[in-house]
Amino acid sequence: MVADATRHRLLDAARAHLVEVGAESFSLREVARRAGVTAPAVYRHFADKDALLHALCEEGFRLFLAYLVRSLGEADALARLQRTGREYLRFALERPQDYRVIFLNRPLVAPMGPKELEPSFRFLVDRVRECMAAGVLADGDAEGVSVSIWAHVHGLVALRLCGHLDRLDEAGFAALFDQSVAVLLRGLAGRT
Amino acid sequence: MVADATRHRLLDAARAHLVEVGAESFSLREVARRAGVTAPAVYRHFADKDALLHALCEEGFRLFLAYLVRSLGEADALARLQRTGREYLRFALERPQDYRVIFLNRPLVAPMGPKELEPSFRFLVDRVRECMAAGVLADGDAEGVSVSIWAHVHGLVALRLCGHLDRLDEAGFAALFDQSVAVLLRGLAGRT
DNA sequence: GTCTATAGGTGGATAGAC
DNA sequence: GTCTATCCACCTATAGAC
Repeated sequence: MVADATRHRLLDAARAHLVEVGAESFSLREVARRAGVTAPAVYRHFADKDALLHALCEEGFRLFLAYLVRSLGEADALARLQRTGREYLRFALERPQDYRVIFLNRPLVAPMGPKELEPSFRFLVDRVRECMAAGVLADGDAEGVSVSIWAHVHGLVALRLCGHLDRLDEAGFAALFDQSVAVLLRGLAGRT
Repeated sequence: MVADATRHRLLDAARAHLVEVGAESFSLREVARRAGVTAPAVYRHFADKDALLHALCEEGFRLFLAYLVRSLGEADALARLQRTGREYLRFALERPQDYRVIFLNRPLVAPMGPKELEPSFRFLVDRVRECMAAGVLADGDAEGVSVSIWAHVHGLVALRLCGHLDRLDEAGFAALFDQSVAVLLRGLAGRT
């Protein structure tokens, strides 16, 4: 584990390379070049190209959930939900490479995506349930509401990462994000 | 123009191929195969691979705007805004290939994206301004509000097209979409 | 565990005949 | 305007030496 420095370098190189060129031109050789080894050496660490991408995705999913979980430090249900949104944004801005890998690259690796995101989605649903129980969100379909929230934050981040909101600087985008989420939560607080 | 049947077949083949395999494996040769011609023939219609993708994007942008514009048939400002959302959904469900091409494939062609979407975004901003003037949306930053709405519908559609909402059938997703947009609009109706 | 060498394949693009 | 033939670059993956 600790001695596996090359494996780590390969994963770092792969992440950077994937984000730069996109899945369309992702190449094992280029990853090897960046990591300072030759192409065949990669096969000592990963079975094949898919296995490397798979490992890259797994790392991203784990890290994403780690961000969300920080929200549990907050005192009440609403604060935890709001903090979950902010941690989502933080992940997207601090690790845009990982965000792209797990959210923006289409089915990058065949059986990857929905299943691996389940724990994170469950986390959000739990926060929503808490808020409903506490009366700060209107009672209703917690999963449906969670999808609305997820779609909203994902949409904002996706537009940002695709360059559609370049007019804003980072602070401006963060402000828009907060404002936008607040508006949605206001809509969700009212009785249906 | 009318005699350009092969060009049309190439574009159709390219769209289908792009959506199936993604930008990562998009190949001129495969497009030619599907269109029933050989690879060099493509160069009689498009300068190179990028020119073909560029033309494909342009078609998508035009069609997208055509969907939105239908909303102008509605009688009042709020109905036009709501209809705009529904036309957005319609475009995404009826032409998922085109939606992917213009919204989900990262900077597919270098100078494509933000600029070409301006007319559609302007259309939305105009609908929002109308609603503010009519008093059905709270006064405020029309562009910021438009970004919120755009992000919301884009997020929902993106999650759907990436397979994260496969539990729902098409009608279920459409219902969720309407409900979710209604909630957001409710939030936007309240005073800030 | 990394290297060199190589097999086997795909793709973009051009030349020149028809 | 389409074809065949071809060039060249790049890729994935394996074999075998060190």
